[in-house]
Amino acid sequence: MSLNLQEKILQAASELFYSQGIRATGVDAIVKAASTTKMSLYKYFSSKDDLVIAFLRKRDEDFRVWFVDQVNGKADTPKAKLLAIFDVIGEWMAVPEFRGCAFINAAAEFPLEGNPVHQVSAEFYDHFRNYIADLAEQYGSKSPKNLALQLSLLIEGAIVSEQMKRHSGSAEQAKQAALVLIEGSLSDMPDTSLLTDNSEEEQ
Amino acid sequence: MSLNLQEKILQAASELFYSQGIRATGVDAIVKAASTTKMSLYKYFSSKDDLVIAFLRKRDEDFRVWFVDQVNGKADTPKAKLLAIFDVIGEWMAVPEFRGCAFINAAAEFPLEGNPVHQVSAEFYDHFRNYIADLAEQYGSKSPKNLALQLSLLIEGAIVSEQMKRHSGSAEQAKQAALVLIEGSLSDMPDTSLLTDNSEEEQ
DNA sequence: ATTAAAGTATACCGATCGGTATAGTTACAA
DNA sequence: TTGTAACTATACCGATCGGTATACTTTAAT
Repeated sequence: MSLNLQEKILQAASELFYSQGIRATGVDAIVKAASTTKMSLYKYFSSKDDLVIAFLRKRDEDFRVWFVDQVNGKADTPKAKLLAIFDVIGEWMAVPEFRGCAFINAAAEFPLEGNPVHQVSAEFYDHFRNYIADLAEQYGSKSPKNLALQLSLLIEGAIVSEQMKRHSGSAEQAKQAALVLIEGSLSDMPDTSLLTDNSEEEQ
Repeated sequence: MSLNLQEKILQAASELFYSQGIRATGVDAIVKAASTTKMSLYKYFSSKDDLVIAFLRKRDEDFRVWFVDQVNGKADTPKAKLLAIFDVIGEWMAVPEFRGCAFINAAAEFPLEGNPVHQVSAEFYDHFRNYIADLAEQYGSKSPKNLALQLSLLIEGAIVSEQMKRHSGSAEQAKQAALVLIEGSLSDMPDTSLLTDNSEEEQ
């Protein structure tokens, strides 16, 4: 509830970074939004880059905690959870403040792989995919990591699709596709040997 | 081959916009890369925004022409073309200059839907999806637009995934998922009634 | 009451931003 | 040869960028 100054600055910065973009947000705007001064900002964060990293790290943690909570609140079984992911994504997309994925956006604004901002963003999806892979394994997928990657492609695609054009039904379509992939990934499915593949053959 | 000054400026700007980001690229850098002066730049483009729009419009046209050519060179039947899309994407991702999708990146840098840059970026995926939907219809999909949207989600997801972490096999996984979705979308498939669904029921 | 820390206020720094004004070149057509 | 259009060179504009210096005020513990 009551935020100390450092948290207040970070929160103001986070909202601006996410809603306007990182490069588009100047420190003066952050300072004004947090009702403080540059001197205080630079007391807690050594540079704007520092603040950007802090924003992404906190967002990583907060978002994943919130997300797992949401999924667990909607479903009990691994399969149901895998599907519920798309409902949570769909609801998240529907809020008017939605501006896409902060990490995808950050990686787009800082395109070089070596950039720290880019790297922290990449870590988020590592974590996220591991979460999906765990569910896929509990579910009994014959190749949980492959299924997790495929589902995460649908999720990321749905997010950027919705970011480009709102309310185009990306989450619902992604869920329908996910259902097909999930059921097709069960170990004891009949005659799916030609549909899925655990190797990386060339066409 | 021989570019006039306007084209030269646009090309220099395009390379910088794509490789470094739009906001990160100043007009001075563009002018230097094109070996010209600001005066000439502002003779052909009324503002930087103007140049950004020109960049995206040209990229839209060029990329789609190139892409359709590549696909047609790899496959003949509609189904094979739908799958070849993922091979082309995979090869495109492999080039070292790859920095993700210029339109996704632009939409991330200019997050507001009303922004002209955002809108032009959104148009690209409209065109792209229409192309896929045409193929899906020729293929005989029971719901070409749904299949097209699902495949485009896989494609966009693969692109941003590869942008975040290179060489993680996104294109191959996307292709495998696509194969399942494509075959499951055929009108006359046996016992797929529980796998695919043309309505939008809630879980 | 004294002190130290936290925070504010404000002015400033050099650099860069997008964009323009003015003058000087080059090249080519009439 | 004169004019004209394309292009260059350079200096400049106000605004904003990220970041700092200095001085002042509040708060709370000793």
